[in-house]
Order: sequence, then structure tokens, then C-alpha cells
Amino acid sequence: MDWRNFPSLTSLRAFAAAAEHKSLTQAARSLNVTHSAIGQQIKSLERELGTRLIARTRHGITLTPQGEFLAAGLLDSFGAISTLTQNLTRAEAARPLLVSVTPMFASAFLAPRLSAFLSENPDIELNLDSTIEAVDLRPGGVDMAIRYGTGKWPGLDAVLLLPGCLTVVAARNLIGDRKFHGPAEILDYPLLQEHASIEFDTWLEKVGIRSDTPRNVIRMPGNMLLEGIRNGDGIGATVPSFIADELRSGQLVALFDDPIPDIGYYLVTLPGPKRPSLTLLMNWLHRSVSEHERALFRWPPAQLM
Amino acid sequence: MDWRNFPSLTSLRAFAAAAEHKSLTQAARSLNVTHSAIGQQIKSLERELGTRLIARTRHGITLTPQGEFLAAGLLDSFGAISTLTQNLTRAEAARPLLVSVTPMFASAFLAPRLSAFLSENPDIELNLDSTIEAVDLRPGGVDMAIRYGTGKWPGLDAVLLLPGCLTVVAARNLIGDRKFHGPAEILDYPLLQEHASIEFDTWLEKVGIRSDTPRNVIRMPGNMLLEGIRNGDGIGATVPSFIADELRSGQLVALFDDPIPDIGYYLVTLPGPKRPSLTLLMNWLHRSVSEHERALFRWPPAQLM
DNA sequence: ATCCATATGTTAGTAAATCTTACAACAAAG
DNA sequence: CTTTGTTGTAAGATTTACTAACATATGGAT
Repeated sequence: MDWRNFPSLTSLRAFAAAAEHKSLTQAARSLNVTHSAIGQQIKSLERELGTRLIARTRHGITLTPQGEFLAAGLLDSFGAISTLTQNLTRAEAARPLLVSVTPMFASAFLAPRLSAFLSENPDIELNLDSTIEAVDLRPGGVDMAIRYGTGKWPGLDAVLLLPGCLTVVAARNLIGDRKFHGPAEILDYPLLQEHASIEFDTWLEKVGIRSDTPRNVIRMPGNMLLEGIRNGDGIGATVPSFIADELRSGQLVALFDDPIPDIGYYLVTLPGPKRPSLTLLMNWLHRSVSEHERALFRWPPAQLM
Repeated sequence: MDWRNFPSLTSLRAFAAAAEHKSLTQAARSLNVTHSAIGQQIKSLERELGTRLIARTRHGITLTPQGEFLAAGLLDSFGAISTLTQNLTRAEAARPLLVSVTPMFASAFLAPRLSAFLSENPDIELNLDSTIEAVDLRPGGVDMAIRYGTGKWPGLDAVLLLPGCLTVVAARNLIGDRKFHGPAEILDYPLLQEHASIEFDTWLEKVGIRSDTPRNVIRMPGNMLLEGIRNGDGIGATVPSFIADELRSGQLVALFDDPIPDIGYYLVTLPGPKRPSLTLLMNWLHRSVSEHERALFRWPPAQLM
């Protein structure tokens, strides 16, 4: 397309509006400007095209044949653009929110609270995806993701939602009264680990346990991991927030943790504008987390052993 | 149409160009701006519509589904506008020049010279209208008119083309050696007057001859008037420029004239832009007149009797 | 007739949108 | 591993678009 020889689009729009209303004043009103602006734009368009488009009578205006020709086409085209953009924004508003959440966060935090959000906002369609880390945070894909990490993902906006370092936990009925004197001792028990997750392995290596040390690892989906830990199926790692009640009651015991600066669950989005429904969801999430944290504060969390 | 909720047209154009080229840089080139301008416009459009339209990769860009949707429609509509304006300007260039000329000017001045203009500009179609003063100088109608007067026509642009006051002339072979001592004496001869013209009458009344004074008026089309005067069919009134040769040779005699400030033949146009072919014609007319006047200057015109 | 409400026209000055400049970061190609 | 080509960003300049205020003309109402 030859974009260089385009007449000023503002002038074209002003003329189209004037032609539609057969009046500069009304066109000005419909464009939220003064009649003077319209008059000047049309004059400049006439200069640009080299032909008169309107005959200025003292009461409204009439179009010249050239003006009629131009106006008919312009109203068509501008109309098409108008419905086009309206359709786009309407479709965007109606499109379900695509949210990717780690399985553990989904089951431990979201599942018990989500129905509240959905009943508060019955017109929002939510499409939850809780496969592990297979997120597609490219424009036009997922609207938002909740990920565990330190918040440093290049090209993405991340705000800390729920801070907390990975903590090694065991059920009291699994370990009895045993006192642990070093990380190596946990290998005496089965290790519960999420499918495709390596964070536990990384930690074991970090605290000096060689990767070829024999261990009994039981892998399961993240949404079942907490249940497994509670049941005493083995020793697992999770974020204290998710098991605050059990730690307080003594049903679960925190053995070790792995403090990393800024670690926690982050709310990750693409930079750029957000749909209103997304903003609602994000605000609701933040509110939910702070309520949750206020609740924890009333009963300070259990100490590490 | 709802003009208020229109996204910025500049942004839409920038995005359409970017979508067309799949590159900000090339879009910028094709719009004669910098890549920065395109990037900012698209960002502002994304903000306005509340959705991402492009994914910025390091080598060109890709469109999101929303972007594809918008781009397809926009390219259509902008394309329609582009061909629309091109068709308009092309049709304007091709449309014949509509020129309205007084019959006398047409026959006395234009007819002998017009072929030169037409052969110099073979691509210009000229549509001469020489009915008397029934001109339609409204936009979209006649491009230009040549009128006799003082140049004061409200709402029209008038530039003096050929100055000259109305002069009463007779053929030598009509009046013989008779000397005239007052305007009343011309009533002894037939008066040649253009159809629908009242200027002669106005002058007679002005010089004190009552309108009920008996007279012998012969009316004829303006293009035949000069010929009638030359033939000695009667006394007529015309502009000296048209009969300079005959006055010099003595074939015609100037009896009286009617000096009025600014009187003459004017080139009258609508205010506003002019088509190139019209500008050509106007310039040619001015040149032709000055050549004609230079010729007169070499042989100073005859004195009034 | 005269006044009023309503049009458009014009100009100068202001506000806002738009663009450029100058930089940075990064990827693919040579 | 530099070079070239791409996008991103911020600040400032420039251009564009608009407003304000007044002028002029028309048609209808008083």
C-alpha cells in the first residue's frame, strides 16, 4: 500500500463526519471538537486533494459532486473500521481468562478460594491450566501465570504474590519423635516429589548429598503432594504457607528450609495492557493472599526443629 | 456513526503498516517516519484497545491473533480509502475544464488564440460556455468565468485580466466625416446591442438621455456585435482593446467612453484550491493578454474624437 | 422590522499529539 | 566476534490539531 500519499486521516474523518451530518457544527459536536476545527480540517483536505468538497451555505453545508463521491466511500470505510475495533474489544472482553497455575498452588491455595471469585464475578469465564510449567506466555496466549521462583523472568512482569522458601516437611506420624541432625537423614524415608520437578534434588545436592546416594523417590502430581505429606507417605518439600495449620497443630513438622532471596510464588503477566477481567482476578488474588497472611500472623508459624 | 470511540487513526495506520510489512522498521520507512514513532503508536493503540496486537521479536514482529484480526480489516479499509482518494484526484485531473466566457470576449479575444493553448496542452479538455452571464460559479460547477465588471463579486476571487471601459464606436463608412458634439447625436444611427445586455442603456441614461427617447436598437449575439460595428450596421459599444487595429487604421472611430474605476474583464474563480489544468489556463490567459497589450503599446491607440 | 438563535469564516494563540534524537539491548549473519 | 539489523525507551522538539473570541450572514420569531 502506498502510505506516503495518504491524505491526512484526521481531515478525512472530519470531512466524513461533516458529510454525514451535513453540518460543520453537528459534526464538531459528534467528534467532540469545535466547528472551527472541522472547518479547518476540511479546508486543508480540499487543499490536499486539490478540489472543493463542500459548498458552505449559511445554514449547513452541501456536498459538491466530488464531496459526495468521497463521502460515500469514506463513510463505508470508516464504518468498517469502527465495527472492526468494536468487535475486537467486545471479543476481548468475552474471551475466557487463560490462567496457568502450578499444580501445587492450584490445589493448595486456589481450589479452596476460587469459587468465591467465580460467584463474585459470574460474567468472567476462567480457563485454568495447571500443567507443570508448560506455560505459553506469549501475546495472545495465556493471560497470567502463577509460578514459583525469584521473580526474574526476562520480558515478563512478575510481582511477588506469596513469599516462602521451600521447606522440608514430614508428618509426625511418619517420623515419630525422631530428631534430625542433618539433611542426609531424610533419605531414611521415602521422598515425595512432584512430577518433572527437580527442586528437591537441587536442594539435596546443595546441602552436600551426592546425587548417586541411594534414595527412595515417589513421584506424584503436585496437587496430590500435600496430601501425601499429610498422610505420612514420605518426606516432601513445600511452602510453609500451604501447611500452616498442620505445622501449628504439630501434625506436620518442618525439618529444614532453603532460604533464597525473593523466592516465592509470583504472579506473572505479559507487559502491556491488561483486560479488565484480568485486573479483577489479579486484585482478588492479592487480596486473598493478604487475608491468608493476616490469618497466619495471628498464630505465628511453628519453629524449625 | 460513533466518532467519539474511534481509536487514534494515526495509531491504526501505523499498526496497519507494521502488519503489512511484519516489521516496525520497514513500516516506518514506508510511512516516512522513524521506527520509534511506529513503536510508540502501536503501543498506544494496544493501550487504547486493551489488548496486545504484536509480539515483538528481535527480528521483525509477529501478530497476535487479535492483531491478525485487526490487521486484515484495517488493510482492507485503508486500501479502500487509498484507492478512493486516488480515483478522486485522477478523475479531477481528467475532468474537462469548464469555462464560462462572455460571448464578446470569446469571439474577440479567445477565438483567435485558443487553438494555440489547445495545441500547447493537448491533454487538457476544455469546455467553453459562452452564454451570456448564466454562469454557475458554485463548487463543482464552472471552474472559471471571464466577466465584465469592476471585480467586486462577493464570495468569488476576481483578478483583472483586461482593463478597459466601454467605448462608443462607429464605423467610418457609417458616419462619414460627421463630428459628434454630444451623446444624443448617436441616436441618429441604429444602436447595436448585445442580447440581454443593458450596459449601453445604462450609459445613455447616465449621460442624460431619457430612456423614453426614441431609438433604433438592433440586438444581436455578442459574438456578432463586433462584426456588425465593423460593417457599419450601426453604432455599438465595446472595449478598445478588441478593436485596436481598426481604430488605428481609421476604419472605426471611438466617439465617447465611460470611465469607471477598475472596470474591465475579470478572471473569476471560486476561492479555494485550483486544478493544475485550471492554473495552466489562467496563466496562459494572463500571458496572452500581456502580449496583446505590448502589441498595442507599440502603436498607441487612436484618440477619441 | 428587528432581534435572536444558529450557521459558517478567520485569526492568533494554546494544547496535544506526534515525531526525532540518542541511546540500549539483543539476535542473526558474515 | 564483530557487524548489521532489529526492537525498546526516554526526553525533548516539532508539527499538528484545537480552542477562544470575534465577525458575518441567514432564517425565523417577536
